[in-house]
Amino acid sequence: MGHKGGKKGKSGQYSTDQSVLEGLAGSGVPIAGKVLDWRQLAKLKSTYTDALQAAINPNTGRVHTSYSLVGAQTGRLSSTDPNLQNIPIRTEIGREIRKAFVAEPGNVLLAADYSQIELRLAAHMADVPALKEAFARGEDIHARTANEMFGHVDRDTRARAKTINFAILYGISRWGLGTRLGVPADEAQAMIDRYFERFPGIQRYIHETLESVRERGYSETLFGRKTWFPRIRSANQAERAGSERAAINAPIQGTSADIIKRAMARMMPTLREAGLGHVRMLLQVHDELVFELPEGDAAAAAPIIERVMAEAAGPSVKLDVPLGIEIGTGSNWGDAH
DNA sequence: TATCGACGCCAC
DNA sequence: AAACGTGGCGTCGATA
Repeated sequence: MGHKGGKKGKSGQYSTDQSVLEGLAGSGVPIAGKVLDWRQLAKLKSTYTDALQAAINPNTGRVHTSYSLVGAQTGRLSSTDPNLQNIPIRTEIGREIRKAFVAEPGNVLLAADYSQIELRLAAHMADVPALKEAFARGEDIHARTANEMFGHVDRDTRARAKTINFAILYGISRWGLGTRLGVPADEAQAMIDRYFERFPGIQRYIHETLESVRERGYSETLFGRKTWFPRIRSANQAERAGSERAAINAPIQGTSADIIKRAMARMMPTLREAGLGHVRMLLQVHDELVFELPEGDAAAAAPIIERVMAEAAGPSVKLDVPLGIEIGTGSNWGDAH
């Protein structure tokens, strides 16, 4: 259509994905925004509105997922038929889908989330004083990062700091961070250098993790569960780099997965001891557990659920940071957040 | 009719 | 040229 294309794609075709269309929309191409709007609604209808109603079990009147305990390399669960671990929440219209998950009359849904668990685990595992201190004080971690890196906190620096924090967890690269922040790779590299300077444990963690994986072939979670990386010494640069990023992430994501599994294993026995054996644990969404229970039991159950989750690393692992839990209730899943 | 790869997008 | 981790699943077109 006369617009110069930014290449992409392994088939050589021009990409029309979200980032490309957002760029065009920002350059005054009206149809780009229209396509994005249409795509969002088409996605919500086909993947959620239509598919979830078709998945209702006629015997129970409910949607039942299947969990795989070996679905993810890192030890996370995966969910299929239907996947209930990717129900929309970020946009207002998407959140309407989540609100369609409702409790039975007289009951509520209770959602309990680990707050920033992977960043907390990174602070512990990499032994980063500034991050551990921030979590101990209950500070806004992205704001703290912004202040450390840029010397002040505003909307923009906090957003950048949040992106950088996530990039660290995922195995950072100057190109990936540059793309995300919309800056050249050398500027992204300068930010990475700055991050390592302010949080020196991170660079050490990355270095030691990679050295260990190259030597032994696997990484370990805090509980000793291994993930193997057979391509960590590949001669293929892209393959090797991909393995390195996964190897940096696996101990963090994997430890988080271990912790919530421990919480799940202890949850119902602990609730039963408190006379709350009728509480139903419905869903796990990586750092979140969803329960259904009589409205009148929520006040009694919430602190027990919180304690089981907060203490789930112990006694075998003693963390230097507290595990924060956010709990909400509502007549539907959307309002429980 | 079933399966696969590419593309795109939802979640954490 | 170049996407930073873990997944599942929709549509489309090609193929069996």
